[in-house]
Amino acid sequence: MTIKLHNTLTQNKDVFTPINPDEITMYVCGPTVYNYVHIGNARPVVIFDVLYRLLKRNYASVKYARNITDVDDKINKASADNNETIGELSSRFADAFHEDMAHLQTLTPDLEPRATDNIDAMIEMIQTLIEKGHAYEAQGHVLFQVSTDSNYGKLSNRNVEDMLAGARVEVESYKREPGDFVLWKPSTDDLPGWESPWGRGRPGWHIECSAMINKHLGKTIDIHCGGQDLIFPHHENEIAQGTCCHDHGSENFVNYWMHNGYITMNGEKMAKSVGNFFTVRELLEKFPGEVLRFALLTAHYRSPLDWSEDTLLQAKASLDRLYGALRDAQLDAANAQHVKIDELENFIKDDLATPQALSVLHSLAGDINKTQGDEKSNLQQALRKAGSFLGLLSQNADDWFKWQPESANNESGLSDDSIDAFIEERLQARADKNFARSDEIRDELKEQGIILEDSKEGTRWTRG
RNA sequence: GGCGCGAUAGCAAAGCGGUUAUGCACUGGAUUGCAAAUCCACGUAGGCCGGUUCGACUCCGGCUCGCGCCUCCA
Repeated sequence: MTIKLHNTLTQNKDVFTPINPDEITMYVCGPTVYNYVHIGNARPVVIFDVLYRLLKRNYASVKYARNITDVDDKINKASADNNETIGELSSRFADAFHEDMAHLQTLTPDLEPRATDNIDAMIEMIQTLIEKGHAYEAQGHVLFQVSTDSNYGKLSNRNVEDMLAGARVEVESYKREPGDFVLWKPSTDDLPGWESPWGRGRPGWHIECSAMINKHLGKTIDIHCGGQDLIFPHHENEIAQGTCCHDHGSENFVNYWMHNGYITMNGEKMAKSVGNFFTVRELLEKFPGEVLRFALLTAHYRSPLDWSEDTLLQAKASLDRLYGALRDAQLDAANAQHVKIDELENFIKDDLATPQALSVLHSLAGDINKTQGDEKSNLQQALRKAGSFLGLLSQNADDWFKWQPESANNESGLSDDSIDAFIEERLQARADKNFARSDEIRDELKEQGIILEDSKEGTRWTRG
């Protein structure tokens, strides 16, 4: 079965045909590192991690780049507010981003270009755009002249006149036309800046992605991903820059554009500017990263996903069931084979149909709970492997059930050892048929959030 | 003003023109010292009004409501 992807460019679910099947190129817009990312920022990272895993399984090589924007006016402001240098601040939050994403079980991209390491490529691109008559200098700024690009608006399906009609666009006096956007802007001495043909300055937001794509991945790439809010103007402008710079003609800058929907809170878009957000970091205080990841996969990536406590509790309950089926299962399942693994793979190939893929995991769990012996073990391997396609179910079931937040440490709650001691005592009480004492211990542990389960193999416990 | 998205059972969330999505919750049963976990059983839901069709949640038209982009934004 072929891979199908919804392409914003065609507004259709298209069969994926790579430029070169031996090396797929994919680019995801990464974070601007000026504070902690929220769960909405994490959605594309997780979703397109599933895509990356899919491509890696189906093609010899995948080159996946995710940029880090480390030059930006928000960074400048945050560093001033925190009394911290720009470099310190951006590397601090880049590190935090990596930590958070690791908790979400995302694979590391093959390339993670930083804007500040690619200024030369941007300057070069801007120069070419000026030479070709697509950009002009005005009052220390360099602007892209939108009217020179006859394809402008192709991705977002809009034209400049209609956009300006009801929009709130501030028109700077130095713009030739209201839709023109900044490629380069002047920096004062207190701001980060680089020498350029137009004086000391810094790049506009859109140019970094175009320049880094060209430099690291090529003239035309297979897939470019990001949130829906990037379609316009960011990605539209990337296309304008990329195609006008290299005379693409009828050739695309990017063949497949994929955009994820928003995380909402009570139906409204989660956004830093609105303030209605949860950082990944604070959510990790209450739930394992895998629960966050699972929750992000419960809805189709192009649909909105409303975020609430209940979203997380349901994701937790689902994972409890899946890990329950993996008790005593071995970790390595690379060689597992099962029709349901293929079934799940086909769902992912169908424009990342993760809700359906998750239903396959549940189906396997049900099968496991109904069997014993070798067949059970085979099915467990199948579940393990199927889960890995989604970046799930990679840990020991016991570890899963014993999870507690990092901040819990020894101050609060019971240690694993003391829980085991209580279980020993209760075991003796049960052997003595002292069920009153046995139940008392179970109730006491329950008050501390520890749930006991008696089975033929002995007593197990989980942190509820 | 332009462009786009959504409305499914108690909750979350999919596919599909006619056959069980799935998970959680609920109820009954099996199992258990009692529980928990697990297994079995159990839900004709698809915003409103028309149309196409032998048949529509699924296609077409209209309406209502909600959301988003056009400004930094995943």
